[in-house]
Amino acid sequence: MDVRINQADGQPIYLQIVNQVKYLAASGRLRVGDELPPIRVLAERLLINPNTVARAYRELEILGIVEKRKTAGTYVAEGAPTLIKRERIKILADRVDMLLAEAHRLDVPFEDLLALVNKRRETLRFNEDLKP
Amino acid sequence: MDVRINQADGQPIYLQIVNQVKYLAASGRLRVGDELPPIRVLAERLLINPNTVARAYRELEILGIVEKRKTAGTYVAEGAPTLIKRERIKILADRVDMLLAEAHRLDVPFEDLLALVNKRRETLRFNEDLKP
DNA sequence: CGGATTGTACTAACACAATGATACAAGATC
DNA sequence: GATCTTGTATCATTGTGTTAGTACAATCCG
Repeated sequence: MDVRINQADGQPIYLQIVNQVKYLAASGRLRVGDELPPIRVLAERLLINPNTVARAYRELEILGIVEKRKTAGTYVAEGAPTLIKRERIKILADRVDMLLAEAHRLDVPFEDLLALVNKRRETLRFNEDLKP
Repeated sequence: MDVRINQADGQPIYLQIVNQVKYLAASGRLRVGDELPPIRVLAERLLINPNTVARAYRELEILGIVEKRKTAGTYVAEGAPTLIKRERIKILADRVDMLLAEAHRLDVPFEDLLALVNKRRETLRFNEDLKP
């Protein structure tokens, strides 16, 4: 499960985990029944405290996204809310707005931003292709 | 001066101010000698505590971006660091990467993301044209 | 059965963001 | 000169994220 934490961006770590798992499940990239890494394992991988992961998983359970089978692990729940494309697009729209505002502040023309998006996409897709 | 605060995004408010002013100055959108709003005024406008703005201005002074004329206000400093376009692009690249990662998690195809970027740009540019 | 693994619970501690409320000093303005 | 406005300096307080350490209960697995 591809979860990435950014220690420096201000957003609480547990919320970063919650949102990323939420979106993975909402889009179908994580399917119902898929198992999440054990708390201790994910904590070790992200170099954070197990309590922080536990908190994220707790929130995810409250949200109905995840289901805990006592001692067998944590799984994507049956009734995990899925988002139709329109809703997912809406979430992205907010991010895009922030990006556009940032570009404007940095006085980077829209055309340059577009070029950048295409370029970074090429790079990232390349990295992805290397994975199994 | 167009500074916008997002109370909910986790990033400390004072840092949001610092970064936005930093980028505005680095790109030339804020010019040397331009006056920043008084602490109390900006605080009122953003609906935050004056202490928070004061902290942001203090950090900005330490960074050499801003200069305080005792009782006359706060101004963009002479030696305010400017960033060449290459550096500004680099900053944007990080944002773009995060956006691409989010789109991937949400399973939104790249083409749709591109379309979204264009659409939001149209909307935002429209709003801008309405300003004096 | 017995040990490993899972999530849970709890407490203490620390750091930091942000608020609220003053009070102060010094230059600007009338 | 009197007043306003500027940034400065405190201090106490609240809320919250994160770490650390420990113990526990339940279930899975060999």
